[in-house]
Amino acid sequence: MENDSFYEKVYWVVRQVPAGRVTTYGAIAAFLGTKGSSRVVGYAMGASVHVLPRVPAHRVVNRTGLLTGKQRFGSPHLMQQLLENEGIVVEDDQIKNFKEVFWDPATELILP
DNA sequence: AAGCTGACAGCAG
DNA sequence: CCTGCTGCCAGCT
Repeated sequence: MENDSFYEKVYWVVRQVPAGRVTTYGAIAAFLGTKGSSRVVGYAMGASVHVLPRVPAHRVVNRTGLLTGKQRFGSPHLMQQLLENEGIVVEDDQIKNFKEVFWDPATELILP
């Protein structure tokens, strides 16, 4: 993974997020060792639309469980639709049972 | 080569 | 309790 950029690392982690679960920018940043780069994680997600295979960016939200990047999905409600389609309860761009569906890579991710 | 930008997070007022 | 300001790191112009 050393030939991959920081973005690629972020994309890899996001792809490991199972359906019906979500994670946060800070959790990914901390997992990669750079806790302060949570903003970079967000920026990486913004660029994820240009990346193949497609990254399930809708499973990444901020620490409050708010769908901050929904605007980047083309339709303002597409991100919410995708999450609800996976069984996640979303109300007014806010994940309700956020604590239950939260998926922490540092504790639940199993490295190959 | 230098500065600006950004789907955040945390602490202070 | 809610609103605002600062710190942070990698990419891009």
